[in-house]
Amino acid sequence: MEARNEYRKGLWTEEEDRILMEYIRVHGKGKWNRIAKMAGLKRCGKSCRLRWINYLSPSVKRGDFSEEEEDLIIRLHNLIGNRWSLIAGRVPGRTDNQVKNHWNTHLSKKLGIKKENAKGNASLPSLSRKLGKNTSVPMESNSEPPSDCSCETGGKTMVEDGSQSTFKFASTQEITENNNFGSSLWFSNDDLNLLTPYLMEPLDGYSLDFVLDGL
DNA sequence: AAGCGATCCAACCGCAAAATT
DNA sequence: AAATTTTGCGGTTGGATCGCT
Repeated sequence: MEARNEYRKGLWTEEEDRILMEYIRVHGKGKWNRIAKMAGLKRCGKSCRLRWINYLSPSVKRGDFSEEEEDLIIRLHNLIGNRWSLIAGRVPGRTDNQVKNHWNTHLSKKLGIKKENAKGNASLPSLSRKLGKNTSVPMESNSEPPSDCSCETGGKTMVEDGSQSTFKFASTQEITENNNFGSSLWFSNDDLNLLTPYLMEPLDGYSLDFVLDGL
């Protein structure tokens, strides 16, 4: 039970950050609701967890996204849709919130994707459900991609070809110039297609297995 | 310098799954 | 086995900042 107004909201102060970090340094993370109570923070557990994961954790990388990171995000998004935590799990040092924000504010614009009502977003609806919700990989465990992966730009990206079950490969630039792919289905509803080898190619070394590794 | 709309991003919310009791 | 609590996800919001007039 949470009493009304028991917890603070809004931006975190330096003092709150200090208290949270000190508590985690001594006791470790997890049991977020307990942290909030025991450390004397007037923040709910959810807020503490989010603050740690998105900002205070030493594994969080700050600063602008590199071209390599952007390219990787674009390709992964093209493959699996708005699975931000899954995408973030493959972009070392970036959190799902960072990736989501960057996509919404920069990449979707860059690619000319109109922001749609997310609930009606057609990107991979059935696959998303199949993957389940709990598909994240903890930040601490994904700091390095597999050795055989490459992040070079200029790779191919898969887009729907117009027919129900065939796809062509397009460069990121082609997609940028193609202002309408955000409004179309990017994948066939037949999820089995995603498991076929040729669909792995667009990631230039990242396979769906790699993306889904650790599920 | 001031006003104001646009942009960006940290943080919140609701929900569902997983874990615990 | 059921109820409760905790954790995690994705969408959304609100306030700080930017940039233009």
